[in-house]
Amino acid sequence: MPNKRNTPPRDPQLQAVQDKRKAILDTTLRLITSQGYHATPMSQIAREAGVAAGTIYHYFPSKEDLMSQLYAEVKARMGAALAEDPSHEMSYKMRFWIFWRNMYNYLKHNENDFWFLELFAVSPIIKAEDVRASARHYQSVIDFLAFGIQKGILREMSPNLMAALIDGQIKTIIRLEIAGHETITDKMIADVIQGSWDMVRIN
Amino acid sequence: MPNKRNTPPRDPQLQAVQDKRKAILDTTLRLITSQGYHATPMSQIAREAGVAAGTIYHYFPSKEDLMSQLYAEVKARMGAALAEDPSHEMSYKMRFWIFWRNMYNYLKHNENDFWFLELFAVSPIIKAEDVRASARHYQSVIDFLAFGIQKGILREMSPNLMAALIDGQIKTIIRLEIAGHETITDKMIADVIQGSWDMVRIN
Amino acid sequence: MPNKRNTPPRDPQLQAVQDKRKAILDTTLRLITSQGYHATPMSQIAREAGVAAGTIYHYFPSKEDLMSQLYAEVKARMGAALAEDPSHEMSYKMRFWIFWRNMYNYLKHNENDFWFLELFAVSPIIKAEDVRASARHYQSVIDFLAFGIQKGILREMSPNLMAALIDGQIKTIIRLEIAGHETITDKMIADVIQGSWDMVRIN
Amino acid sequence: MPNKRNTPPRDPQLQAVQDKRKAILDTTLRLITSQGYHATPMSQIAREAGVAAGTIYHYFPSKEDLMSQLYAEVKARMGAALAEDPSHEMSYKMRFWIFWRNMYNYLKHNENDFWFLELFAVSPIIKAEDVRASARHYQSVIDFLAFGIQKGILREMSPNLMAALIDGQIKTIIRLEIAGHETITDKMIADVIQGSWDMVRIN
DNA sequence: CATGAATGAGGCTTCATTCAT
DNA sequence: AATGAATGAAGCCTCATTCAT
Repeated sequence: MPNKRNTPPRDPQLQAVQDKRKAILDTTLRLITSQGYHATPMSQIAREAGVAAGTIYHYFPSKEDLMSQLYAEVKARMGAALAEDPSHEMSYKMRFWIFWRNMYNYLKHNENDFWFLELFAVSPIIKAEDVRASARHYQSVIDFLAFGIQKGILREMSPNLMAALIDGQIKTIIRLEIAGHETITDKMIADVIQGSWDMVRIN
Repeated sequence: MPNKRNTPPRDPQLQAVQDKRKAILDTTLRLITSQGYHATPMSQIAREAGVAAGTIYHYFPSKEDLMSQLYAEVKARMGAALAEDPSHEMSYKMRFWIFWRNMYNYLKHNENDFWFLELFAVSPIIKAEDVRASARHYQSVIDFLAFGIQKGILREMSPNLMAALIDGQIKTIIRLEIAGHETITDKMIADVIQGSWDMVRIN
Repeated sequence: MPNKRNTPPRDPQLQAVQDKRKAILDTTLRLITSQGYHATPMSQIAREAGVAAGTIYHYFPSKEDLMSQLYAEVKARMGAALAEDPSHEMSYKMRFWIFWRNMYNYLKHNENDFWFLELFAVSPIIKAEDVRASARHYQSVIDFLAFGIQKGILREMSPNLMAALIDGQIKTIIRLEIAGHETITDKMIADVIQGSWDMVRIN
Repeated sequence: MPNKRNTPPRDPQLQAVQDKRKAILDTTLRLITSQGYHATPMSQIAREAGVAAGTIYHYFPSKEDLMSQLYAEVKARMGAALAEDPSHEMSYKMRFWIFWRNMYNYLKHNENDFWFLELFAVSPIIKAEDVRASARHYQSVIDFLAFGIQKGILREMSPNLMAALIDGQIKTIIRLEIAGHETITDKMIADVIQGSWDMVRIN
């Protein structure tokens, strides 16, 4: 990796280390989403990441743990995309709309992340603990919804339930889009956001 | 199959055969949902179903095929639960409401079926072909939604998309309920159904 | 099997029994020669012979024994073809020639028998005992060679060795012919017979 | 490979690797020839070769491929023994004699190689491709025979057929010798070589 | 006699993980 | 830190044989 010379003068040792760790995580994400967990052996991850099999175990104690860490990274990544809270000067509905699109855009343009989350949302490999630990990345959305309820803009409903319902809608539409069973037009997206809004607002 | 009760007690041979096949399917469903696909060996299925390992292969050519057939059965089962279309004399909204509750009740009281569908909705093990083959069980719902749109009661939206969105909402709430992260009251259910209705109806 | 009515008025029961036994042996021969022993399951033999799996075990105690009996039958069959000793009035060389062609013709027109013998000549499944038991079918040839040696027509050489060498030559040419690596003309056959003769006769 | 003795004792790593591969091949040869293919499980090969079951799969992708590679090695080994062409100053007949004895000696003193070739000459496990690939090791013999024909010393006959016939004779006599059905004296060998010679030479 | 569902030992192979270098 | 050969438990599946009908 001689072409890394113009990166900031950080510990090149650490840099290399991080490169390898990242290569492993990226390769894992790619392979898991396309092949599934049980069809992706560590040896293949090693090969395609360009490291030795044993090397993976310097960074991750086990395959299961590799998944946990990857899950945490993906969740954090999406959380970051969501957190781009629009200006507070906009109307509440507009901010709702933008949150919704942020998440939609992120998942649509990061298919691997999307499928990985779909896969591991139901996998026994990801433990409740991992799920809980990642919840904090979505606090900004929960807060936003709680604020809407408090202001009397949204229905009286648990913000967690509300967030889950909206999350479900976004993922539903992306699933249809990716699976290709349905061609999704901009109008359809707008309809669904409007539907989401109608679902949660005070009528 | 409510018309099975008065069939004569025919062919105990066939009965035994069906019992074994059923025992395998039931055991598989139970184990897969609690342990996941790759953590459930055929040997365990055999043991807990009370048959020899080889016996499974009289009924199912491979583990993968066992999953396909189980998927088809579960889908058919849920389709049957849904198909109990309420009287046509009710208002459209009431019928919508009942469809919703039919599915909700079915999944809530058949947790294994629910988790199995969640698992295999995203598994590479279930092929697009299997999914397509099972779609026909839901035709009655699609028809119902299409009818609502045509009558000007529901928004102009693809009935498939609409069905997927509602399906997503029902599953979201059950997920929360089962995971126990959220205590779901009857009022919450009513709120969500109302939300679903608000999402799709002409405002 | 209603079309068996005009066979001699033998015990039709026995007839049916023999039919089944024969069907099993014939099917086994066909499958073994084309697939090999370990690639031919009893279940396939049963299916293609038109009997139930268990039925085979009424006629043959085990797969191994089925092979032994088939081996004995094939050996006897070829022995019978050989035994058509030409008239004693011919010259010795002519009789030699005819023995040679009898065997050649038999094997060439009964490819399955040929391959079966090739296969089981070296298989640990056929025991020395089986081989010994079948040797008697070739006594007429051994006697013929011994006679030639005694008369001073053939070299002083063990008749068994001599028979084995000739047998080897016939099988070699058929192997080349069947494998198709070499197109065998009548002249080549004649050459090889002449070679065989030159090999054993007093020069 | 007589020029191996003076190579330096390089790379003990590579040495160890080759040792393991060799141990597997040697053990396989020994077990297959005494038990047959389908009676020799990979687990036994591993145990008797002193490696773990999985280790075999580092060197050979499958049992079938292990056989192919072993076949190629044995063929090459025998080809090397044959290739020790006697001096060109000897008479043609003497050179013929020595070729014959080279092969005879090799097979007689390498019984396992002999049986392995006998076994796999007729096994569906060895594919035509493997056979073809190994043919080149025998080119020197074919050339020698072709030369004899061209010089008018041997009959007009396809050199391939001629080689196959001689090969058959050598194997026939070794089979008798090993099977122990016949005690083979030096005189008998000489008789058979003479017979071979009489078979192919111009009379 | 015949059937064929059922058995379960055992075969081939995979793969997460270790460890000597 | 990195390597990758080696391990061996465990998985899926086959198949000769049995036995209740």
